[in-house]
Amino acid sequence: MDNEAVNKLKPQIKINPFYRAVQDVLVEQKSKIDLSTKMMKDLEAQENDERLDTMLKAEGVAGPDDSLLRIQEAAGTDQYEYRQQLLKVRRELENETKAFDKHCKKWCEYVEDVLQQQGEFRPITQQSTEKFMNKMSGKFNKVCFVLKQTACEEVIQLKKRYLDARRKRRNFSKTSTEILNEYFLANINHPYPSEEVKQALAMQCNISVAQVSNWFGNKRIRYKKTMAKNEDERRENRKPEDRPPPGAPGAPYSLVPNAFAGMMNPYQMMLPGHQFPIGVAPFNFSMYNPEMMAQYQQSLQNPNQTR
DNA sequence: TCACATGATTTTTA
DNA sequence: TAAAAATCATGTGA
Repeated sequence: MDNEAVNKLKPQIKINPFYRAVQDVLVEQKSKIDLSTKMMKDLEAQENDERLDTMLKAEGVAGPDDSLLRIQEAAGTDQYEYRQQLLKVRRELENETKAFDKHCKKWCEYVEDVLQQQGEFRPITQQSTEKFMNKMSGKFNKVCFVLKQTACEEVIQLKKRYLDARRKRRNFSKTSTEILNEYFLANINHPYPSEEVKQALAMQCNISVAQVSNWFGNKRIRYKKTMAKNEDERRENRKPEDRPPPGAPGAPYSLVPNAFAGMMNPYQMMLPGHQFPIGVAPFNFSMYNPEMMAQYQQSLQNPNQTR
């Protein structure tokens, strides 16, 4: 409906006997909607505030101050420095909140005083004073929320910095790596240890079962990649007359899920006294047996020498 | 300082 | 849901 049509209708609407009543009802409904929207917003803000409190309490930044005990308990562990930093965040938050509360109190007293003085000259009811003070309290709560939010952000950063496992990664000991490698190569046709085996390996290597699983996951994928790369290089280095025609058997190593099935067991080739063809390296021996790698390299330099 | 190795995490796949 | 694959972040040696 355009403006012209609306203007034409206006006089007719105003002479309608229910005009005033309808308008009153609409105004009342609108105020109810506004009120419920405000309530929803307040509720949401309260929930967010509670969430911050929960997190800060869980990390010991808010709630009962047992920071020193937590630091003591973390002594000698990875969490020690993290706990110390959390205490700093706690003290900062406490100081800022205290200073802010002090200012708020002063400000409230000042405003109350001013309102009381002005009340002598203009009509200021107790109700309107309370309303004003409530509004101010709402503003103060918002600032408190921001302070808590800042503390939470700092905690998240600290968590990232001190507790992210990737950041505190340590290489396994040489012995542990050897034990894992030995099992992997001895079971190269099916390098998928059972839960029991994983537990045994974890105990032997002094690492967790999850770390053993990670290690085998990484090892399988990286071993396949190394094999594929070496195979490609070997094929590229062949003389043109030795290369199979396109599509014939001898195509590049495929990265299918069962790529380990039927694969030559390199572990066997590491056994003492094993002879392997001159110029052929099934995979990078240097990763597991430097002596064999040296032997292989020597065979490349002296192809006529019998081993 | 840089390239590569390696343990952990996240995303994708079957 | 486990394994594969991709990715991240740190460790290490030249």
